[in-house]
Amino acid sequence: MTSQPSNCDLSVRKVTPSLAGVATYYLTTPIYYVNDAPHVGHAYTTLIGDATARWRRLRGEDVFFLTGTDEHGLKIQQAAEANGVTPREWADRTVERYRDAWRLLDISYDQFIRTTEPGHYAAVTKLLQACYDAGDIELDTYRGWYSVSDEAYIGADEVEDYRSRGRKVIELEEENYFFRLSRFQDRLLQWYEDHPDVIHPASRRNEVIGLIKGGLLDFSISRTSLEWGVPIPWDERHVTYVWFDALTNYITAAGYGQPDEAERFHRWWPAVHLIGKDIIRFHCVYWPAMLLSAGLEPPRDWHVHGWLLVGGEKMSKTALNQIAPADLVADFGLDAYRYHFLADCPVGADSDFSYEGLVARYNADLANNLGNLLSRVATVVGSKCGGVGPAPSSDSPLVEAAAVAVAEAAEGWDTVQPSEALAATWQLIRATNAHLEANEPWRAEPGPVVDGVLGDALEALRVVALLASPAIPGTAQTIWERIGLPGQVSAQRVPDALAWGGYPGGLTVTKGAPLFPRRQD
RNA sequence: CGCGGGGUGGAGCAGUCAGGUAGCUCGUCGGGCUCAUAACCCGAAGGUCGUAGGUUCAAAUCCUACCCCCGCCA
Repeated sequence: MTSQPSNCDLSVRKVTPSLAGVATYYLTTPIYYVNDAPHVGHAYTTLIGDATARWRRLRGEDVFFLTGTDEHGLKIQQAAEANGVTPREWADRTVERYRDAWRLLDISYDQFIRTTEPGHYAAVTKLLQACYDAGDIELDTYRGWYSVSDEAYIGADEVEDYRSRGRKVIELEEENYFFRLSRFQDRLLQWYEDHPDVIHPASRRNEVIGLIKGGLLDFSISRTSLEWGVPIPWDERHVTYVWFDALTNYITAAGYGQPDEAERFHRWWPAVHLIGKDIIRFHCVYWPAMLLSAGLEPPRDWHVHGWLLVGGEKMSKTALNQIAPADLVADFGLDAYRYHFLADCPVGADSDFSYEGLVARYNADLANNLGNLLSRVATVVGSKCGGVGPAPSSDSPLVEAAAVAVAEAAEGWDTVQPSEALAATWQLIRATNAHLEANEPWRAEPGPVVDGVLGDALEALRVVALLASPAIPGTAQTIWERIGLPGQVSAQRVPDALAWGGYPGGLTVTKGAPLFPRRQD
């Protein structure tokens, strides 16, 4: 690398041309442990993915957005036994909670993968065999402490700490297959040196480099004590768990180890991974090492987001601070929910969630600014233009504001920064309110001047609907229809559709009910 | 101990890489408007940019030391 690309180039730079010459974009969320109930943390990650996928589709890219569930492991085996069903039946039952949650949040995934699918077994088997053939998986004996509740080996110095927290800890000696991660230090450092900007935000890259330089230990990839999982292909006494099972889902869905691998895998892989900061080690150290071992390309990008905090503490499934997405959606509406988490929780940083914050954001941005703008414009178009929306003027003072909003919002969406994209979009809404204020079309006599001002406002609303649609697709479509535009917002193609002047005029504008009724709480 | 992140008006943040009058959203106060969901617009107050030194004509920004908060350690 001789020069650093600017931020603006970031999105375009690594786009992989598909066979048809259209850019492809393969985006993943982590797969969620099916035993856990979906909470706002899961929803946050998935929402970022959904909005990003919607934006990429709007750009005309060939998008493959993947989410799913992790369905193996001891906890599920035990939960199934406790409920008198097979692990598979238990997974079939609990996976519905995720499907329901994503339906509720209007998540536009292209595939929902389950690690219990036969195709996934095929991919895991193939990946294990490839790493084994490369000499990077070897049999060894683990002697030491094991936390039963965490399903993890722990150091001798951690035993007391675990016990004090009520965890069951046992000493054991077990034969395991190990992945020789220790051999990958130099290869990983070299790869990251050759690919300096694949981890976002950049500060996380430093963390990963630090982890690698700090020394890598081999990690165990199999258990003999476990039944519910993918068998090690060359030694059926062992079942693989966690890493070679869960991480592999990303290549399974892309076609690896599948009958149509030849035509699909090179088209989609490598992926853009969306992850939380708690799993950065596994995704940015283990995973690329596993792929390199198997002769596969490491991921294209990682976008690492922070945690949602409630009262400054991490969201936990045991604590009382658990907040169900369904409750918030019922209370505020889907798009208000989506908008709040995307606009108010910048990807990369931790965010503190509060009901008060949600109400404040709802009123300020959705009710007062966006909703009210549509209302006042529709009303004045009704009284001054007979309800027919006029065309915008080409020399409107809003042209500049719109150009800035479009440029900044596009960059925000391109770089997986929804909060930036939405902040830029809302600047255009403010500018439009100010433009109306400066010209007071409600006072003037009907005529070309009034038509121009209202046409400008309608055009601004059209642009806003497009820019905000990845976050609030339902509302964007409603605005689109209220100002008389035909078809679907999602069928538009940017950047062309974002050029000023797209509102043709002569369309029927309907007032309708407030988009976001102001809240009094 | 080590590594990483952070400390900017009442709140939440940007700005720090490439030094040059401290910016945004919310809140507060004053004014305007009354088309609109008592919404909107304009203006104002409010910050010694964690502390102490240093470099420089000039430092939130660079250097040194220290304090505090958070995370990571398989």
